[in-house]
Parts: sequence; C-alpha cells; structure tokens
Amino acid sequence: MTPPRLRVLELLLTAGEPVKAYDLIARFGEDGQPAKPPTVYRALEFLERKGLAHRIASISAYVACTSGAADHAAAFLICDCCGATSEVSAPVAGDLGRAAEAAGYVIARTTIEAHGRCPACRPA
Amino acid sequence: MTPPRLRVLELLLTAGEPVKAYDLIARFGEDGQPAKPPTVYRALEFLERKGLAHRIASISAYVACTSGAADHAAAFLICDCCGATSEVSAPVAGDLGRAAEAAGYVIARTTIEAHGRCPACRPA
DNA sequence: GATGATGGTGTTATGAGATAACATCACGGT
DNA sequence: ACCGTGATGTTATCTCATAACACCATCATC
Repeated sequence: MTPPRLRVLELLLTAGEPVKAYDLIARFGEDGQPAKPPTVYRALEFLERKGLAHRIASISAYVACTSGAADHAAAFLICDCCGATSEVSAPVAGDLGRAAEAAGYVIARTTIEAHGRCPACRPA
Repeated sequence: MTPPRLRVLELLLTAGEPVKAYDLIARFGEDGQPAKPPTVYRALEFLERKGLAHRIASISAYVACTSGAADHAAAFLICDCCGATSEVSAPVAGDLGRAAEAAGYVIARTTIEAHGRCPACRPA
C-alpha cells in the first residue's frame, strides 16, 4: 500500500460516507495542498480493484467498502433527499445470476444502487 | 410527446443499444445539425421519468427501455469488452427489499448494473 | 379578454467528472 | 549492468452535465 493509496483510503474511511473525487483531491494534502486528479483517480482505481472501495456511479462518488464479504455485489441504499448512503449486504441476486447465465454472460462485478428516502427524510 | 422528446426516443430506439448523450446531441438534427446539450438532457430526463429510457450510470449512457414491465428495477448485463448491453427482467430482489425495510428506507427506483463478458467476448 | 400559473423550448455559458500522454523513479530478475 | 514492470508526478485536455435566463404556448380563473 503506497502513500497516495493509503491517503485516499484514509480519507474515505474517515469520511464514512460517499465522497466526490474532487473532494478527495481537495483534501488530499495534509497541508491543504490539493492533489492532481490522476493521483486520486489512480488510487481509487486500485482500491476498487482490491475491493477496499466502491464507486457509486449514480451519484459519481466513492466510498470505503464496509462489507467484510470478500466476494459480494456492492449494494447501496441512497437517500435522494439528504445523500445518506448505506451499503447493504447483497449476494448477487439469484434472478440476475440466472438471467446472466441464460444470456451467456460471465459476470465479473455487479453494483446495485437503490434510490429513495432514508428514515430521517421519509415523509411521516 | 413533444418533438425533441420524440426525436431522442427515436434515436434511442433505432440505436438499440446504449448511446452516449453527446452522440444523441450530435445525431439530433435530421440535417446533421447537432442539438444543444440541454435539449437532449431534458428529453432524457423526461423519458426516464416516464420509464421509456434508462440511464446506465456506470458507462454514462442511455438506452430505450426494452422491458414491458411498468414497475421494474432496471437491470443490465454489460460487456466490458465490446460494450454489448442487454436489459434483463429483474424484480427488485427480495434480499434488497428486506435490507431496505430493515434500514428504514423507502425505495423509489433501483438500477442493477452487472459487468462482465458477453458470449461473443467470453474466453473459450 | 386580461391575468397569472404551469410547463416546454432555445440559448449562452460554465461547472463537474475523468482520462490521455509523457517523463521519471524504484524495484527485482537475469 | 541491463531490462521489464509497476507506481508516481505533471500538464493538458476531454467528456459529461447543468445553471441561468429569455421566450412562448396552454389553460384556468376572474
């Protein structure tokens, strides 16, 4: 684990919620100096490959993986109101697995992004 | 259905595969004249609201909905090699539904994006 | 028939997200 | 010593998406 990768992982872990790439870039330097975009994007790519972080494409943000499971589909509940996000355990759905098999696809990784309202933002 | 919306839907349907927003923009005019970005993005937003099109966030592309089901999670099998994409029928997974309920979330819409290799690109 | 609310369109400009391309450096094997 | 591999630093640029404003049609209401 090299310094820039460790630094990005540290930023993701301390945030505890999804972070935008350019926020990581801005916070990268201990002294307030921003990083250059490729530095952070390369670290994110590495962390994702290692399963230590996930990209949440629907909101263009990144988050440290909170699932201990080695092989799992990244599944997220995302509040469209306040942005709260929680990663939930989601083994690849049987239905999807069957559909992939029927279509002849070999699946490498799956992300599930469910949008809605969190308890705090939910209408009474 | 207004002209620009119809035009974008037509472009998506004739493509039959995911299309990038700026490709839609480039092809928008019958005479080869491109559209302005907001024209297309607004049409896409409308089509998505109506369930006529889906945004595939992980590849930043848009596709006409090929599922007849009114209420369904958009689920896609995406080939990382050639880009072939197929929408599969996927009722919101029971596991995810339970997890959302347990977390107190009310889910509005879910997208599932499975990446891998299509039959043609799959190693023998 | 004037008024105003609503929703769609056209336009300019800009913001946000991500990567290409190249130089440099550290490490390990032969 | 030499080369291959993988990581980093840097500049520049590309792609994706939206803000903000003006204008116009439609429809309900007074």
